[in-house]
Amino acid sequence: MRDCGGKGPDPRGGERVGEMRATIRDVAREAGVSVATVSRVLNDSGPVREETRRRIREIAQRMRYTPNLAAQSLTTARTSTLGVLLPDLFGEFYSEVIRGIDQTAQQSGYHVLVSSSHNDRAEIEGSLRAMRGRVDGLVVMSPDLDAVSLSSNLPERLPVVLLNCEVDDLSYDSINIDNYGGAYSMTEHLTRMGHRRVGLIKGSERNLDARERARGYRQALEDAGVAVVAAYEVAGDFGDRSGYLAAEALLALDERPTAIFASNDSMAIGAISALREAGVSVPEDVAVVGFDDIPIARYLSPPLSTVRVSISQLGERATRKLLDAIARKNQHEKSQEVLPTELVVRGSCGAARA
Amino acid sequence: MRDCGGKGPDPRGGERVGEMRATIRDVAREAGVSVATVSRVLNDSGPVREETRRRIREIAQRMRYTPNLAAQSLTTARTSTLGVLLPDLFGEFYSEVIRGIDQTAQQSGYHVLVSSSHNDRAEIEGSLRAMRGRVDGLVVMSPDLDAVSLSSNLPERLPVVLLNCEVDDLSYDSINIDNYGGAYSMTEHLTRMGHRRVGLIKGSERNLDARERARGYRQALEDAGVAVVAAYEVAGDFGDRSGYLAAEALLALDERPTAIFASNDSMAIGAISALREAGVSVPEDVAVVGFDDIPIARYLSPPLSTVRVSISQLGERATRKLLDAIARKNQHEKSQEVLPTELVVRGSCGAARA
DNA sequence: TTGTAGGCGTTATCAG
DNA sequence: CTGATAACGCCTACAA
Repeated sequence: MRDCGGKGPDPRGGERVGEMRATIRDVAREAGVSVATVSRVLNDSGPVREETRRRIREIAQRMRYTPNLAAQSLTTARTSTLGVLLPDLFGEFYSEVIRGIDQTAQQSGYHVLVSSSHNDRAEIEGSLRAMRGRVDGLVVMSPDLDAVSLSSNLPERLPVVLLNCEVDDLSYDSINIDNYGGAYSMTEHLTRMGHRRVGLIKGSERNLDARERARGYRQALEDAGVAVVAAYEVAGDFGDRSGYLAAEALLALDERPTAIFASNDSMAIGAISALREAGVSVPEDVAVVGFDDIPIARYLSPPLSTVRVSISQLGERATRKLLDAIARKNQHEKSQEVLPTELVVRGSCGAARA
Repeated sequence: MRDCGGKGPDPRGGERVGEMRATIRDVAREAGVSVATVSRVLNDSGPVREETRRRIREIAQRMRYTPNLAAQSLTTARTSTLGVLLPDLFGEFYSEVIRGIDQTAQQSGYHVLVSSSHNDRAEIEGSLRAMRGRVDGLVVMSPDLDAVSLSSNLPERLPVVLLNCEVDDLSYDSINIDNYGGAYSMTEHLTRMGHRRVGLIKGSERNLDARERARGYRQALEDAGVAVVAAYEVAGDFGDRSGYLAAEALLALDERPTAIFASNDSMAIGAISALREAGVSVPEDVAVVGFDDIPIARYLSPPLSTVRVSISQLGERATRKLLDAIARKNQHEKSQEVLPTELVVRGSCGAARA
């Protein structure tokens, strides 16, 4: 009677075409022990005689046994996988973030499931649901997401870390770049050098980083007693081309600015290109600065003054936070971190020669 | 007797702390049908009365039911996940590749598991093994991998597509960039413009792309009747800084080259920076060209002449190939593709003004 | 120290 | 058309 499942067709026959992967049962049979013992050895759970232990290890290796992770995660309810949700995968920025995340995850034996190219909320919500059950935790980086659509599309207890999101809900762990502070000190640097007409090339209005940087710029001007004039703020979208166009617009003004603050390095590069074509020299005629400190910034001519952000560190910190949340089963005090930035003065703002 | 498993503790009790996700059984119970019927409805497998079908759909939605993917993949032996193995995640290049892969994968309902930062073979082999059972197929991009260590660390029948790998084993699907051809036509362009002393900033000797580009450079020189001189080939590593240093070295030569071919755009940028600092003007004194056509190339001053590679297309093609291999259970003729490149002439080689 | 067997959530194969 | 139930591969009480 104990053989209550023995009536169907016998699946043990070797009729499969290719080699099937060895299962824990194969290893057990080969070693002349039960699957329980093998499992105990492989997971270091429970006591096993030393000799048996060695023998099983040896056999498992020889048979190239690797546990079936689907089965494993079915019983343990863990997947050893971290999900990463990204808005769009352009440029060097995201590649750095992923690198930071992946490295940290790997160190702790986790895998990284990436999902990118989400521009509207519907897409994000879809991916959020698709991640369900596939991951033990989530790093979400999305300007367009609010707390409501987040919580309503996520399993209750799934740990989440928000990266550069606008959700100011204190019940989520989050990490943000100090965009405001960075933009503030860069603008301050410019005013201290005597610039009173400082143009700003903005990022997309939808983008939180962009808005925060603009805010820092305005506040710094105000604090320096410089009027904030709308005409000096030109739209951009973080792409090189938009920086080019924006610079052209600024040059066309009656009172052309003496300095241009591009909200990121890519746009600064576009701007410099436009200035050069217009016969305006940098930094003599117009100073140009950026934000991010992408690797090539220092090799531009003139070398670009900018605000440094440690992007891969951003990913690393987020991952550590997430792993911690997982370990504590999400039953912990959530916290909001802000990653500092650093002013990098090179030649393009005209100060390095001083 | 059919109830051979009913003696253990009843796990149906709602003693769990948090809300557990609804299972197919919950839906079945709620709808007053069997799990089989629910499964049939959700997978469109087998016939179900239309009314029942609608009711089940409605209930499943209301209960926010999503199938447990671990269970699903345990029974179906499919994971709906594609693995991507990358050597190292620096720069814009990989971010583009991932984007191409992810987009294509998503369209077909697949997820992407990324594993990066592998520099030596041991690391790669480890990741290869770790991917086992988690993915339905693999995109591998690794200069350091040979066919042997590949096949010996991979399940026999797992579909694999090689990206820019050196494995010339015809039993693998592969896609490569036409590095040789691109470098050839760029060098040819230079010689046609009259350059006889063309310096080359090489990439790492370990990197296949780098070696192929060097090969194209040499062949083009030969075919143009220009002697290939070793002193004009300087080492680099694809990083901006190495381009800077290499250019310094080239400038120090007795007979300095009149043109410099950097094996990628990053190094070209570094080189231009070095030339400018040395008071050498580009392209008047020395022409400089690159390879890749990264987005900012056109915004440099002068705009960089380079060889265009459609990187995201590379990822897309690889993914399509992989999905195809999966659909055909890897029982198909493997094929090797070469992605063409395109010469992009801008200002830095001095030809645009002609 | 070791073995037995139930259960994780699905799918799929049978009978009805 | 629908229901019962054997796998899938693993972990883990509970027994021995």
